[in-house]
Formats: sequence, structure tokens, C-alpha cells
Amino acid sequence: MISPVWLRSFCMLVEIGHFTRTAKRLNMTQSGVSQHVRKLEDQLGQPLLIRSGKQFTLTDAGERLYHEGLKIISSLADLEKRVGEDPAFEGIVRLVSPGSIGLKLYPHLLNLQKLHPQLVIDYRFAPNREVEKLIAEHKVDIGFLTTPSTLDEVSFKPVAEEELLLVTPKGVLEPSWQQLMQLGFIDHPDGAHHAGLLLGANYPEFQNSKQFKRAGFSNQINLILEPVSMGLGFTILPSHAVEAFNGTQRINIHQLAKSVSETLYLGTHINKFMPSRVKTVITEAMKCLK
Amino acid sequence: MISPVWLRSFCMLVEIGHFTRTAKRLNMTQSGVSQHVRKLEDQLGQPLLIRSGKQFTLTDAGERLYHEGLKIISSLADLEKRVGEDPAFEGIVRLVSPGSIGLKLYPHLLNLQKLHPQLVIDYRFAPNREVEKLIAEHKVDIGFLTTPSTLDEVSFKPVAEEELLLVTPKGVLEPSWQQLMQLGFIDHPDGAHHAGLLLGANYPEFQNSKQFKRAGFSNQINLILEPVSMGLGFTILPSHAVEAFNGTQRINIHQLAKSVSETLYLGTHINKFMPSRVKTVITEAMKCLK
DNA sequence: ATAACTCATTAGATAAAATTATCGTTTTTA
DNA sequence: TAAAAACGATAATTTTATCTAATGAGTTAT
Repeated sequence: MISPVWLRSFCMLVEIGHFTRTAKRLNMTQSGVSQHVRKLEDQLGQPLLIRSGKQFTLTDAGERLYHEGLKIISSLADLEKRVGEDPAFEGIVRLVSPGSIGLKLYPHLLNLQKLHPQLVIDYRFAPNREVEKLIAEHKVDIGFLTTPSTLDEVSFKPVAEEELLLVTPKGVLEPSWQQLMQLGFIDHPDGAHHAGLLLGANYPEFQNSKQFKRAGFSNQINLILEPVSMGLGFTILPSHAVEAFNGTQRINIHQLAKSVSETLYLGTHINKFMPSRVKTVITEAMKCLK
Repeated sequence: MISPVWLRSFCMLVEIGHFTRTAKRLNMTQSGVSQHVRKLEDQLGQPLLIRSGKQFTLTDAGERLYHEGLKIISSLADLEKRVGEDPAFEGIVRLVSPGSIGLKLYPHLLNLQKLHPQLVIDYRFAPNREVEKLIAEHKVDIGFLTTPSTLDEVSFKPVAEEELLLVTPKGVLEPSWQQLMQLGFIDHPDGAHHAGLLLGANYPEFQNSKQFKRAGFSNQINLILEPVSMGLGFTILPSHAVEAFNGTQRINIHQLAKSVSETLYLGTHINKFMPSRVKTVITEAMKCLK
């Protein structure tokens, strides 16, 4: 591989046209410059300069080496600075969250990217367990959780509350236990957990979600309410997931006597330096979550 | 300046994810790779890897260094090959010639450039003396001369003959010496020389061009025939310069009894390696000159 | 013609880098 | 789960590369 130090000497020599002055400029001796050029010539196996007395002109190879080399030298010099930089609105920020909050957050963050096209949002949906894992393995920069993390590498703090809502088909006004039993439960990955929280607090008959007939299942967050809107069953969902459903007139959303909220946690890796762009995205996410 | 050797080790480590295997691939020891990475971290003043046991992930700086560094490494590796290359249809070819032949050659070579846009033609017009000088000083790759070169550094060989023509205004049919004297001479940089050759061979009265009244002068090759076409005088020009004039119906071109030709020489520097692209252009020029 | 410059070359000093040899961990295997 | 194997970090040693200083040869200017 061509030494960039030799290359720099050569390029400066070409510009200055004078060995001794080049040496002074580079804080080295004339002998050094001379040796650098000769080593380049040896390595490339062909002359770079046509020496005529004290003057010289470039050979064809020398011409190419100068032009191509100059670019490389300068980008190599830049590199050192660029690595140290920490732009607030540039680079990829990778997020992961459960579906519900993602439905709200992702469109909001895409607007941020629209403002700053260099700030690329990489957003994926995953259940709590996987969110933790992705954070711990440095596969994402930011993760949202609805349960405190169990992993040592993950630091987390509560950032929002999200109400759990009972959703039934249009006709059902004040669902009795009887009616729920009759409708059946549209399940989803967090279904059992959510049902336990909300129904346990409001229906004395509730013991666990297996009491209901399982009337359907989807792990596609924006499709869970489809079967509900068609009258096939009820479900329990966080409010953002319900808001994002574009068929609100075909369902009924119920505010139960005892409202139950799920805490949303912001998780990051405990000992990773946080780049400015990640802070930018966190700030924006907070605005969205109020 | 960041050492590209360290950088290469780092980039390969990132791709392979394994110090020992990286070392083997680079024909070095594991310790070497480890030291390269540490030296980069020291130089940049920040960690590049987050080490967790034998595994590691990249820090933000590491990510940037990898992506930016990879480009530089590969272009540096390319450089070595590229300098040795000698493409036949790429690069600048610098030519110089007296005006007459240039009028014919330059448009022809521009067609070559149109076929191969990377092959850039740099063509300038200059009198013989300067052509020689430019060749000797490596300022041009190819020079055309109408006299043999006097300089040791210039090698030359005859490549074509160019007839000298007497040109008069439209009305003049078979110009007598009397008529020429009456018209006057439109001079140009090679005027005296050309007149000497052609008129000396055809008019016994001729001694030198100062015998004529000097009816005009131009050093702009394609403008010399302007005053002639306006009836202001006659001149002597090589055939290509006459052909290139776009007002041929306003002048008269005379084939004299004894035709005189000027020899055209192709000149190059005696000890400069000739790149393929220069050969390409010479070949093309020869076609044009037949 | 001589003095002043300039570049090339060499040898010796100095600095940098690679390797070898261990050590403490982590991972794998029995 | 204990032993073995593999891995990466570190320190010490050897090897290699680089720089400088001194010298010589050629060129230019006075």
C-alpha cells in the first residue's frame, strides 16, 4: 500500500517544484523529500519525475499519481476530524418499540426526517423481550418498553402513561361480563397482559384471559381492530393503537370505571456514549408523547 | 495523519468480527491487530469498539471510521494499480502546431474526442519556434513543425507535404508579376518564408517579399484571407489554411507552374515515454494527414 | 571561474512496528 | 460443572523503517 506520507511529500513537491522548499514546508530535510519520491518510484516501478538539472517535469504516471493522490491525501486528513464530529441532524438513528407506541411515534419521527433528510429514522416494531435484547446488543439506539427491563445493560426511565382501552363492536354500549363472554376475545401478543390489567380491575369475575373464547389473533398491530369492527369479538389495546385505527366509527371505545394505564419506559444502553443525533430524536419523541 | 495500515486492520476486523482471524487474513499476528486498533483509539481520543467479552460492537465513532475509512483504503489500494495503467482512450493529450495544419487537424481530433469523451484534446496554435520550445519543456505531448527542429530534446520525422498556394481576389485570373506588385502583399507570421519559397520558384523577378507593398497583416490564421477576399491584396498560404476559409467563392486560388510544398514534421520529446493515448492521437492525426 | 544552490546518496542514530511470550477471561466441550 | 480450548490484552524483545547529518556531484548565477 502506498504510504500517504510519501504521497504527501510528492504532491507538495509537485506544487512547489522545489525539493528544499518542500522540505521546509513539511518540517523535514531535503534528503527526506528526495527519499520519499524515490521510494514511490521504486514501489511503482516507474519514474514519476523527469529530472533535467534542477528542474523537473512530471511523467505520465507522476501526473496521475499527483491528481489521484491529492484527493486521497485530503480525504485522509479530513477523516480524523470527521470521526470526531457529532452532528445533531445527520446519521442513522435506530429505534424499536412495541406496536402501539410505534403507531404514534413513527409517523411523527418521519416528519423530523423530512425536515432533516440526513437524519435517517430506522424504526422497527418488536415485543418488550426483543426490545431489551436489541438494546443490550447495541442493535438499536433507542428502545421503548412497557415493562421495566430485566437486563443489566439496559437503563430505562418512565416517560409516559398510556391508557388501556376496552374495544368492542359498534353495537355494544356498556358491556357486561356476560356480553364479553359471548363476544369472545380477539387476542394479540400483549393481549393476555393487557386484559389482566384492565379487566382484572373492573370485572370481579375476571381471573385470566383464557376464560374467554379466543375469537381471533393478529400480531399486526394495525389489523387487530379489524375483526372487532366486524363484530367478531372484543379486545384490550393501548390508546395509541386505538387512535391509529382508521375505522373508529365501526367500533365502540369504553372508558371503564377504574382506568388502567401502562407505563412507557425509554430504554438505552447503559454504557454507550449517546451521540447528539440520538438525543435529537429522543427530544422529538418526548414532544410527541407529551 | 491516520495510518492507512491501522485503518485497514480496523476495517477488516469490523467485517470479520474476530481478531485472530483478521490477523491471519492480513498475514500478521493477533497482537498486531490489537495494537493497531488501540493506536487508532489513542490517536482519535475515543473508543472505537465496545468490548463485551470476546464480542464487540462499534461505537458511533467506530461506525463512522469504518464507513469513511473503507472508501479511502480501497481508493488507496486502487491508486497503485491506476498509476501503472496506460489507457488508450483516456486522459489529456496536448498538441501544438502552426495555424495552417491546426485548422485541418483540430476539428478532426475533436471528432475523436466526441467518440471518446475521456480523451481530452488540448490544442494550441503556435509558430515553429514555440512548438519546439513547448516540446522540449514537456509542455505538450505532440508538436507539428514546418521546419526541422534545432533542439536536441526534440525528435522529429516528416509526415506530410503541404502545398503552398497563391491566393488573390476573385477578379485576378493569371496573376502577372505586375499585378502582384499592384495588389500588394497581405502578410502573416510565415508570410515572408512562404512567399520566398513559392514566388521565388515561379517569378524570376522575385527577390524577397519586401519588394511588395505590405497591404495588411494578421496573425489570426482564419482571418488572413479576409482582406484578400475584399480585394485588398494577395497572399501565400499552405493549402489547409485556404481550404478552411469559408469564403472560397470570393477568392481565386492559383496553381502555379512550379508547385512548391512545405514538409510537415511530427515532433515529440526524445526521452519521454509515450503513453498509449498519445499514440492514439498520433494515429488519428496521420489518418487525417494521409 | 568561483561561489552559491540544489538534489542524490550513504551511513549512523532514532523511532516505530511487529513478533513472541504470558496472563486473565470467556467460551466450549466432555 | 469442571476441565480444556480459544481469545484478546499487555509487556518485553527483536526487527524494520525512517529521519538526519554529512558528503558529493551537477547546475546556475555573478
